[in-house]
Amino acid sequence: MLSERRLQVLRAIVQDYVGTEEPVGSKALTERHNLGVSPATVRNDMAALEDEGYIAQPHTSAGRIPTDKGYRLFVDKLAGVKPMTAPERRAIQNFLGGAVDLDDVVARTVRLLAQLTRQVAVVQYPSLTRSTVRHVELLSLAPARLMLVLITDTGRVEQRLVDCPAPFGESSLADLRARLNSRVAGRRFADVPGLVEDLPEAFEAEDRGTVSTVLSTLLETLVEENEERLVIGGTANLTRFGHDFPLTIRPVLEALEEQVVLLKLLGEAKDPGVTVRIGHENAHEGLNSTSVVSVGYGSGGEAVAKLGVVGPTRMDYPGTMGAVRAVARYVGQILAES
Amino acid sequence: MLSERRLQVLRAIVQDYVGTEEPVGSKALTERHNLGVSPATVRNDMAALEDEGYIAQPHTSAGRIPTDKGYRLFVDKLAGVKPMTAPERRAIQNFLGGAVDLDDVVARTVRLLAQLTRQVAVVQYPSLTRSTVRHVELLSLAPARLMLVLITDTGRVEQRLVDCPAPFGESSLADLRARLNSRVAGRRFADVPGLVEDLPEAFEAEDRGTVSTVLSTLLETLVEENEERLVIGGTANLTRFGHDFPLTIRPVLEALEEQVVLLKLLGEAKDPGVTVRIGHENAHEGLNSTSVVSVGYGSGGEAVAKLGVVGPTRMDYPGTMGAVRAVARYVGQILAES
DNA sequence: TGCTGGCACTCACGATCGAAGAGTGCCAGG
DNA sequence: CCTGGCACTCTTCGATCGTGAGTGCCAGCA
Repeated sequence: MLSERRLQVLRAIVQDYVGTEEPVGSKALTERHNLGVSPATVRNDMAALEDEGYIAQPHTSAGRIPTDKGYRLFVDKLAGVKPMTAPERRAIQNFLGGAVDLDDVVARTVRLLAQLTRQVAVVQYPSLTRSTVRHVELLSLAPARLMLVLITDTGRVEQRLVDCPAPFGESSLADLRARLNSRVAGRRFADVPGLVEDLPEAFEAEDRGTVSTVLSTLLETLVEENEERLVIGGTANLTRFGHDFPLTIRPVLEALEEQVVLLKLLGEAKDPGVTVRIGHENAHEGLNSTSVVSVGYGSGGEAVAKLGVVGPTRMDYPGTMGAVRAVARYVGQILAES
Repeated sequence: MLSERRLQVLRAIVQDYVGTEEPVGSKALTERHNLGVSPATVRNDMAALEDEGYIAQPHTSAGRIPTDKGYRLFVDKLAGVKPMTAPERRAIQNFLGGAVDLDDVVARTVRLLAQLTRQVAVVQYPSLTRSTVRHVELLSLAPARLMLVLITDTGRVEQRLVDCPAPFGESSLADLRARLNSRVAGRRFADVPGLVEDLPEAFEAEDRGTVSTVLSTLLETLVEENEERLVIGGTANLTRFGHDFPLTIRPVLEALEEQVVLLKLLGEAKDPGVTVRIGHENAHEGLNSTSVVSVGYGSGGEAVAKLGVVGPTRMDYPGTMGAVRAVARYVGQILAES
């Protein structure tokens, strides 16, 4: 177990390094933080911290920089989440409040998050699987062709074409529409399959094929996983990485384009609060020198999707975590209102 | 007017520079292209080309590189559009053919374009203004609250909430729905305003307010310009820019995030064929060292949106133009089918 | 036991210098 | 009008060499 002072030294190292982006030495440390001890003492502490793997030297006789393990300790034990200031909170609310539809909410959220954290922002569209159905609409495009429109409580709209095995009359259509909505409106997606199972039985034999087709299309839509779209923004912030970044930025941009990778990344975070994955904790190789700060958000208390930021391991964790948490909270409010 | 040989020299310079990314000298030129003349002669030609502003030297006593004006001449007069090979065409068709809905078509198009050209791809969603209406649906969410759903011939769906000035009965709703569709289904967006103008008159006085509200919401939706969404991809290709790119990549990434800038960029190209804007021809400062190759696409013969790529001025113009043209063509086919 | 000042040592970094090489412009001759 | 030759210009690269930040270790002191 590390002594209290050594933890303070680690905290100071992280803070200074995040600020200056340069390895920090013992002398500079004692000057900028009043630790009450001499540089020599700090050197001893640093040696101990290095033995434990919390910090490292880029080369002999240079200052120390935190390792992933060091950041991890910092995040877990040494730093809290820095709350947003009141003006910041107001700005967030104003900015998000101006959104006109779901696409706009997501687009604004990405911009906002990127600007607040000065990093790359990632926002997942509200996931269907935990949402509820607001309305299901059926439109007749041709005698044997329907369009199925699903509207969710988060304002999302999905449409599907349905080719019917047999022509389907207007009255049957109205009937199906009414029955369908009375059963599933307001219900969670997960519950829908059980609720519509026996629906075909209520129809004439000739219409049952079509009803079944419609239902299976509906269920397909509900589970459609490729609909887990996400939006990223603020990639220009990657250029703040550092001087050495040509080698760093490439794999990050590549990883960011792989939506699958990002979805997995966000999905891994099970923590109900803000989750931080640091450097090599990220499974994807291209993100080994980045940290991901993410959190779930959703209308009401329940998380329906994730959002977060991707940045260098050398980031302002308390500030970033605060921003991410605040944005998630307000997005949730906006979604609940609409 | 430049002599034939000087044009060939310019062409050779462009080709070599695009290939090697290094300034090209007179000796290397004569070795790689059999121009039938000696380096000394080429030097004279180069001096002339430099006087005319087609090429420049980064510093005294280095090879020459093409200027924006040089690329312009190359694109206009010296290079054709390189057609895709048959296997490439098949690959494009296969890749795009697998798309399940409009979002997927656009997403695949971006990926494809980025991979083919190894540059940043930009695809604008099919624009509403030139599309036609497939169907308008009205849903009653509450006594005085409707949802308006607009379905276009390109498969796009837009929804809007409508707060009615007065409660609106189911029968009036059905009436409005029917009248609306009989008038606008299959018509071009541009024609819709004139077609629905007198619609309120067909309703009882108490419903006219609501009908007007619905209509104005519909018209708003049609002209909504912020709905000119676009998708970009392949940003990782920016890292291929060169060694000096930290300064170059930043403003480009920033410009790419400004959707307004990109939309203007694509919008400016009025040419029915492939349009190329080189370096400083782009109004936006951040894109002064890039070229934009764009083309319109759409179902049927008519262009409903643009797509293109953004890359360094030092790009393979014939190949890029070929790829952009081919992709646009096949996307158009896919859209026409669905 | 733990902190401190002192001291020798190690390297990265930046500046200076010089040789090498690529490329040019110009000129005289074919 | 083209060509070979030649002197000249500059960038690039490597080597050399201080400089200075930072370290590790040690002996002394509370």
